[in-house]
Amino acid sequence: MTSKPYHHGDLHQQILCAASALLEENNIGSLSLRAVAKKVGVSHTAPYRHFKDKESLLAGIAGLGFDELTSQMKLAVATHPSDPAAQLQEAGHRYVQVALKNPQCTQLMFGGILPCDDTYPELRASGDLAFEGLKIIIREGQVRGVFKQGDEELLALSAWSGIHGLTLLLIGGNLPEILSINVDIRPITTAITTNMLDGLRAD
Amino acid sequence: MTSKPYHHGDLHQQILCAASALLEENNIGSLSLRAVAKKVGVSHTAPYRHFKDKESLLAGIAGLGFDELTSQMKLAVATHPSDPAAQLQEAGHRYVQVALKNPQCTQLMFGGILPCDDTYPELRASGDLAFEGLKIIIREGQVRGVFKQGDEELLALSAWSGIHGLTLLLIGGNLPEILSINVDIRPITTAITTNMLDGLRAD
DNA sequence: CATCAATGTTGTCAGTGTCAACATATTACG
DNA sequence: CGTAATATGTTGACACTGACAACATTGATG
Repeated sequence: MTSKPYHHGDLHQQILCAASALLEENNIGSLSLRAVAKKVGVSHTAPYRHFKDKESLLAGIAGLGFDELTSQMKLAVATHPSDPAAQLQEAGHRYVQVALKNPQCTQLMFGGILPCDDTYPELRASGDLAFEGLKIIIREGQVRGVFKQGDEELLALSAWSGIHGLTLLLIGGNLPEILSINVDIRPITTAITTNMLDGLRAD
Repeated sequence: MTSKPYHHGDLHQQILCAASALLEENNIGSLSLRAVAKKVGVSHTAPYRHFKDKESLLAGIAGLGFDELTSQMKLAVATHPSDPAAQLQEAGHRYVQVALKNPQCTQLMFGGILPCDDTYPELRASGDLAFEGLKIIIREGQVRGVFKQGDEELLALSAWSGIHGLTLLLIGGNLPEILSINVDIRPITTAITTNMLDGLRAD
């Protein structure tokens, strides 16, 4: 699609990059296309040659976020070969870490700003891929007899829900101060994923 | 604060109500103060006599959402007296139901649109109250020996995370179609909360 | 009844997303 | 090599939005 740049040098990428940066600097509501264009040093309509509209640019940013998440899920698996329980805890920890590093992007990915339907098929595909990473862990755990039997999809959703909920509560600032981002969150994530594992373990 | 209305009859309430309705009709990005004013039948700056700015109005809407959540948590407790496990499942189910009924409001409550700091102390208080409802269930479960011992705050967070994550994934449209809103979600919430309980249960 | 604060309106402004028309650079093709 | 076509970037414009100031009106207070 963006094979070789003409005037500016890969503007498509630079817009995505600048937009991601600006997104994290302020909150999502105050991200303006014009500010992005100014940051890259082009006119205020130049982005329209690369993105249909603002929402489309946001979808691009969210896509990058899902890709990062997927990659971290794969790393979690690789870090603890043949130990699904450890993989799951590692995945949970990395999930939280990614979100803490890019809270605004995370909100964009899951905050219902982008349409749920198939307006952006590529985006949905990226999201499904991240979920797929979790399902692989669950499946392996079931095969090895570490996790309880049952609908793999449901067990994966169960695990995902726990991690996801913790993550969004953390970055959303909805937790009492004792549990907030400002404290060391490692014991928190460990406690949560441990409880989660207790719920998944085979009898 | 809004003791007796002067001209219009409790405009403060009507704006909140109209804004909530418009919020759910479209997504959150396309809610405009002017549209709210038009819907109520006042000029486009009338809302500024009742809300400092747009964000302040949004905070008001979110507050109503938290109040509803708190009320549902209390109902969940009342529905299954002296059965913390059932209370927790009931709470989870109601949590999801409230969110499905007001998805946009839920995103507003947790989507990081509003500042996390103490700009709106009343809002934070409402949110903490909902969390408090969960903690009561956990505490009762521990006292009765149904739930495992440990930091009550952490256990409550664990439970909340699971329910919260499921809820946001559902309304965010981030789940594969097999698990989406379109199917009957009762078995899903039951499966999740059951796994959760397995993780909380005392040995 | 007079005063004043609370409430609502009109007018205005800067900022935003988006489109159309135009300008320029790169590629494709004879 | 040169010209046409296309991809890319710019300028100008428009409607819409949040927000403010100045003004108008209503109700309460004395």
